[in-house]
Amino acid sequence: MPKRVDHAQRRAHIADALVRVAARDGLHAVTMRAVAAEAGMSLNLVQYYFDTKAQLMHAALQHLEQQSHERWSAQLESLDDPGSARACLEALVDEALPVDADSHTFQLVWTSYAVLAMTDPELAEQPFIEGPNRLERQLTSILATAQAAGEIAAYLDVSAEAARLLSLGHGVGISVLVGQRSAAQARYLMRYHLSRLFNDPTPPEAPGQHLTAVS
Amino acid sequence: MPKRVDHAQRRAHIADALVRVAARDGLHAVTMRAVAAEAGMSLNLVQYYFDTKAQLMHAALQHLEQQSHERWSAQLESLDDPGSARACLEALVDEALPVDADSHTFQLVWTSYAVLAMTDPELAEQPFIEGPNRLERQLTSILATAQAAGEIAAYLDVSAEAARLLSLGHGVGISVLVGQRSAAQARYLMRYHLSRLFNDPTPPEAPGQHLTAVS
DNA sequence: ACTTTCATAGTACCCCTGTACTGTAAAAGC
DNA sequence: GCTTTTACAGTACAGGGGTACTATGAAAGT
Repeated sequence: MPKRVDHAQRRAHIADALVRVAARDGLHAVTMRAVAAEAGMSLNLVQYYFDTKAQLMHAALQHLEQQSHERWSAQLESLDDPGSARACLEALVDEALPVDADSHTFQLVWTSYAVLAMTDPELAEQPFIEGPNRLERQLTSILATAQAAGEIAAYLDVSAEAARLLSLGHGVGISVLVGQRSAAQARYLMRYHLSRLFNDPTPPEAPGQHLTAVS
Repeated sequence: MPKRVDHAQRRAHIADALVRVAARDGLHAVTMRAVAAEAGMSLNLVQYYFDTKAQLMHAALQHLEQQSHERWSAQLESLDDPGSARACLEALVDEALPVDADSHTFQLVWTSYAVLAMTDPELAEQPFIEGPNRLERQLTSILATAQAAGEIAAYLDVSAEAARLLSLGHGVGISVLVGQRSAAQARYLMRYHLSRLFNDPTPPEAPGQHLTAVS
């Protein structure tokens, strides 16, 4: 019953399948046939909606980026006090860390793409440079207003603090993904960082024993 | 002239070739034939020294780890004042960041392996969990003595500080590898972090303009 | 009603990859 | 001096990968 079909929706469905395969088996295991099987369609249909594998890969990356952007926006709008920098940053931490299955998947696949981009400059430009830069600027302005309000010390370099926060989040996320740290330990680390940023004398409650999963 | 040959040296030569290929074209481009060509030998020789590709990959990873360990040890011993925690940490930063071609290569390939390990638990255990944990413990003890000497504030969680330093370094390194930040900007960020850790009121000299490469 | 277009299926092709098999000259062992 | 081992080369094979080609019902247009 071949009715008229929404191409955008079909493409999103396929991109989702790709992300699931990549999260489960790794980005190197993403093949046209594997994506087709995961999406529950024939190999040819995947090629019908994406002429080439490179296009599919690129589309899935954009799909990922957009989803992440939407999650981040939603998280921001769900804040009780949108003006509180502290609450905003804690929301960022909760969203950026691979604490639930969704963000775990996102972080893993995103990082896989990032590694791919390291040796494929054409892939890198838009998502991995402009995207983070935009986030960093956004964060910098949040920190600047917090600094103006006296929430964080005046001698801090807000631009550096924004970069530090994002890079630290990325690094901690990776340590979780490889299994070095648990999500709870990562959360503690990031909250500890925030407590240092806001010059909070009492650190957050500690997680189970140590900061590394295995002794 | 088939004389008796040092197998360990041959294996190291091949592993080096693998690392070069991975650094140039990505770990996904590492194939038996590509490694053989890069090493200047026939395909069969590579298989002669490594029965299977999995063994080769594993050996190259161990090779990388050992090299990194040696570089780190050498850097530590070349310090003027081995007791100075600040100098030690700055040495760590200089070695961990992809500032020169060697550490750029190392960081890139290492991260590629790390991503591989995220979906291949068998690969992860030894190098990506035990290795970082060891480094983290080492750092923790350095920080603890610095704390006892009053160089860093008493209320800091040295274990968390060690983890923060390493994860931040990793995250910043990745931002350099994808081309978001320059090596100089990364250096500034890490020195800024150290100045915060040691409660240094004057931040290090700023790099060119902003912290991100492109506006 | 007839044609065109759309969404889908099946299949085939060619290249690349890991691996195995066979061969060979030079050193080493006895 | 003969045999065995060692370090290498060449080639072949089977599987999987992306991609292209052809076919086919069902809807839509006119």
